[in-house]
Amino acid sequence: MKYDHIKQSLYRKIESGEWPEHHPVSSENKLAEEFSVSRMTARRALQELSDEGLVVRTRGAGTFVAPLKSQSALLTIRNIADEIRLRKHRHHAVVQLLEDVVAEPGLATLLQLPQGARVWHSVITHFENGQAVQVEDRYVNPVLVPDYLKQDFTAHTPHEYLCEVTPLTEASHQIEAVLPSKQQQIWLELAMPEPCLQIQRRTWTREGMVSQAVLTHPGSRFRLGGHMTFNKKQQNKPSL
Amino acid sequence: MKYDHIKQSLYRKIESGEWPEHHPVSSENKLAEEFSVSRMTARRALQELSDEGLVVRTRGAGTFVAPLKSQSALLTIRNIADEIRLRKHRHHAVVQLLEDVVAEPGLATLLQLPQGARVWHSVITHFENGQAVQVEDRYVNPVLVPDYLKQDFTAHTPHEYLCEVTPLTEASHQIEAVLPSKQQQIWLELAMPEPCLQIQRRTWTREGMVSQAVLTHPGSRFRLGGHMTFNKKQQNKPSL
DNA sequence: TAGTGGTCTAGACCACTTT
DNA sequence: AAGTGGTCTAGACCACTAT
Repeated sequence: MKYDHIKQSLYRKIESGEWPEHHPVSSENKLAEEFSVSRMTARRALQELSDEGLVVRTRGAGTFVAPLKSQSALLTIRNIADEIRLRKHRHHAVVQLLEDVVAEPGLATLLQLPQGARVWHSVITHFENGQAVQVEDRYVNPVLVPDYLKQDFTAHTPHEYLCEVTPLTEASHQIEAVLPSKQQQIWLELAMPEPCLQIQRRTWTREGMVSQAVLTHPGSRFRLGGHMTFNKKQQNKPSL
Repeated sequence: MKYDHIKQSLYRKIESGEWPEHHPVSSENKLAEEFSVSRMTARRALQELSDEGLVVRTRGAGTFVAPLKSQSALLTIRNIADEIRLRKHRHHAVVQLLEDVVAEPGLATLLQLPQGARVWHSVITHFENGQAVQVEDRYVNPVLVPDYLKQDFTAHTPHEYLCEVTPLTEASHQIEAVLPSKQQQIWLELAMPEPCLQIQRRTWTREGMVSQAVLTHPGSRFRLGGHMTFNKKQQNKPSL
């Protein structure tokens, strides 16, 4: 795939910081010549980078590396450890539970397992600079992820592991504000109950549902942020 | 734009339900002939519909209307009134405040107004089947939206009005769990304090920041949900 | 085997921005 | 005036799916 080769080449320039924000990107004609392809092929590479928000194109002016703020979408699947490291803070995890349990009827149905089947269950507290910011209570499909219990989740998070072994194709989220249960309060090392942001996340692969996680964050220590830009496509899209 | 004409034609078939899920869509060659365009142009229409998640394409097999579940993205800008109506519930709004106030220093800076400038301020409670589910506390840029105070926000929400008069290009969100202030508690008709999901949303147009809204929802009456699918592009995208 | 989508070419005309 | 991106054409070859 020639257009992908061009894309990868441009990715590297942008990702490495060699081309900072607003740096001009070679024009369609230049790229076509450099890579010995037709202009339509070079154009496709630039167009896809534009769709992904990495570059901004202006008719008559040229193509430029996009300002960072327009790059990220809201609530892409997040990994708490990455986020903490991104803030240059220390992350560590404590595994509270790692076991197999009988699945509740609703969960068994979701995972397409027979009633009474056993599923993997983990509870992990995540710390940012020594302070508990999330307790992750997760159930995992043993058919799709047989080796889940053998992992060392102080070294890498369940999310990282699941992304490696299964290509996620879908996810759903539910966010609500709750008071923590007594058990959650202990896991979060909260002296007093306080409002918590609770995210339930389910992920799917092509073969079925992989995992359900309930992530509980103390309201005083955690905030979920996001930024989005609207591109032409989203604007034309009917609401349905 | 010929490709857009084809897209609009296909939108109508899908949106109206004339073509249900999995219904076959005309092939590139058929569309090219029907609309008297080259295959590349017909292809572009189908490709964009595919990028938007409205159709699914399989090499060798054809193009088909996508199953509904793969259509919606997470946390697109939401309108509380639409959501309530979508659930077939009754919505009504009570305007608690509609005034101009001196902007706080931070807000004035964000809106690129001089310190001490006045901004529009509205507080509106939204009800679902007679129960308060959101209090919307909003500040609006008077330069970009001069007629804000003249609107009747029991008839249409500020969000609807702002979308009409300004083409939004960007938005940021912050979500947290909090206890409501006494004033919020009154506006939400809460007998007792309870955890609330609070969303701060800022929106921009090309000329600058339009509005800041703080949306507070009682945890017991509101849950934020979302669904997302991962397409090829997102998977190839480097994390940055 | 016929039809489909995926990729690619080598041109073309246009509207727009920059110089 | 020169260069840019936006659109479009009329071909082509390939890998894949359905029959």
